[in-house]
Amino acid sequence: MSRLLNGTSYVSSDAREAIEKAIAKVGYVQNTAARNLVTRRSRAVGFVVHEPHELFLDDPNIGAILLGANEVVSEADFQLVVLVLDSERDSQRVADYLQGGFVDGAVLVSARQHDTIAGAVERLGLPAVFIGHPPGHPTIPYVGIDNRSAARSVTEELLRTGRRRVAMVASALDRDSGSDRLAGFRDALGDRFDPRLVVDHPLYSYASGLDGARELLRRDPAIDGIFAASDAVAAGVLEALRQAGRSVPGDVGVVGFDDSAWAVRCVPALSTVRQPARLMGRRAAEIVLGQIQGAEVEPGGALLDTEVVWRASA
Amino acid sequence: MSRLLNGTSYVSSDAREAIEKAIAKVGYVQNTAARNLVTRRSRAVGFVVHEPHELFLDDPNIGAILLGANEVVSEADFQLVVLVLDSERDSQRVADYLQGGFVDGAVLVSARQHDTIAGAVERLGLPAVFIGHPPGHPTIPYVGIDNRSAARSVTEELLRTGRRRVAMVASALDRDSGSDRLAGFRDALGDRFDPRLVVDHPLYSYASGLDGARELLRRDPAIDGIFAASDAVAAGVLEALRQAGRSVPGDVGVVGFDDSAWAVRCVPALSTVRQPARLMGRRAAEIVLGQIQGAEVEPGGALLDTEVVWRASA
DNA sequence: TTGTACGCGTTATCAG
DNA sequence: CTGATAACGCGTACAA
Repeated sequence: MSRLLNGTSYVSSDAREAIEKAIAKVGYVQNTAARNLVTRRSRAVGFVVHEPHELFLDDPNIGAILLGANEVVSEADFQLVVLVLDSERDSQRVADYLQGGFVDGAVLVSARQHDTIAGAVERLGLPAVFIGHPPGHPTIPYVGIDNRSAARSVTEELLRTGRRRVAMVASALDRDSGSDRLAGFRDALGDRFDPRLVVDHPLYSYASGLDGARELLRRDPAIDGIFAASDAVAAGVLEALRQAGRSVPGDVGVVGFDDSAWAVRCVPALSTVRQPARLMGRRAAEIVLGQIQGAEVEPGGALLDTEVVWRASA
Repeated sequence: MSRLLNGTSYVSSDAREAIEKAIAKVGYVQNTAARNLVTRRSRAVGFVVHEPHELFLDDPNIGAILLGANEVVSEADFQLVVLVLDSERDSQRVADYLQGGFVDGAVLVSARQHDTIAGAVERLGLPAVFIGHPPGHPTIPYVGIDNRSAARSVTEELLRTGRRRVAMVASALDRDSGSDRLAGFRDALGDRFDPRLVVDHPLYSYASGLDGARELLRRDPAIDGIFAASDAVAAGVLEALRQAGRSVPGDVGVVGFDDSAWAVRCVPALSTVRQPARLMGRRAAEIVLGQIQGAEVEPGGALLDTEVVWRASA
């Protein structure tokens, strides 16, 4: 029967018929656990997402990355299984899950430094790839974007429109994306960089933008440009400016980052940086599948191109 | 060793020490597939999401439901695994996955009629619960909200503010949520219901709202109230009204549905219906876990309470 | 083309 | 308290 189901050998047509009849009668289904046990593979790939509290709700990129990864994994006839980490307890359980042979590889999204999961994956030698680039795990490849140069580009664009006092609401400085965006902002400003015109909040969120912009206006009411570390943050900035009676882009130019669903729905529509999120998901999946099929792990990263999208907010 | 790891029996302390040393040395990890094979349980629960194209990106409810379910499942020390359906091909593979013993139960989100997954689950007798209420699967319990009476309430509220010509942009009429919201709208209007003042689009999306409101204005420029089938739709409606030069809530009152992240960020902020999404996720998980632990399946549904949230758009 | 052992890593049972 | 051993359901290699 194994031979019939897997097409691994020739089977006579009356034997086939008999088997198929029996299957239909009993409602037989293959037991995958048993199969995995003997084949030592699961034909599944994990997609591990950290800290969804705000992330899942606010960050549309993660959905697009997920969809991209799912496409590729699905085309290879593997099953993508998403694992969400919402507590320290989850961490341990997910690590066990990954180690237990449920998956042949994993895509790790928004991991942080000193990561339980990344550590376990590395120790086990499980095929894996990061989205983004948490430090401290040199053996695991990653796919991401060049946050620093993208941030620099969009800030330069803002300066080019004639803004003189440009500030930034930074976020998530404990992640590479956050600190790189700040670095790019600094690059663009060069000598004109003024640390007093930077505030930072831990989360890429609307609330961060709202608070951040208020604080910036308090520090320097003459600000005429703001770079927000993400579109969600930028949306908060816009609201703070509106409440403060500043017009956008008249009084203040605002740029965001991500080109998320928000960007076009803000009033005015946001100038921002487009991330190829879906493509990142695809690429990450390809890398993991490659490793599973025995390809050499090329350490280091694949950096995808971004694009500045200029709309009405600056 | 099994006894040590699972604490199933007493083990002498020197035996324990020897084992622990060996484990550390070899880097031993339990193989879950083998364990599942003999115990016939996986300590995992599936969370199946259909049609994420727009849904995952636009609908924040699904994220909140997911988080709620994850909390409960995690507290029971089970692993929640999310499976995304993006194509017909995915359907078959996910059905196989569910049948293959990878999970002990499943939460089915936004399933539709004649559903491959629901059919497979039902045939297999796998513990399961729907979020929402797709017709045709009487044996599977569900948790949801009373879309019809909630839609009625919010429409009535709109009428109470003095609106005379009230229209609706309906969505997803092939799902119970969509058709029930339309029914509730109709209930509220009673004799005044005019089918010409209803347009429908397949997806709960911004674009649906944009197109829908334009069409409505074409049909009757004197419209002074619009009920949008979701907040995303309402956001599109708002934009269409802005482009048409109508003020909100001055010329037209607008109400949405979901109380999603959008609602407070629209200008003006949206009056809408609050769904207890996180609680729905929790309740669904509780029901599935109950079944897994041998509780009787109570067919039928658990309907959670909604609340009309009145803001600035009407 | 088909039948038949064997082994995958674990748990559970039963004597010691 | 401990050691041995039979399943669990499947793929596979080898013999018929």
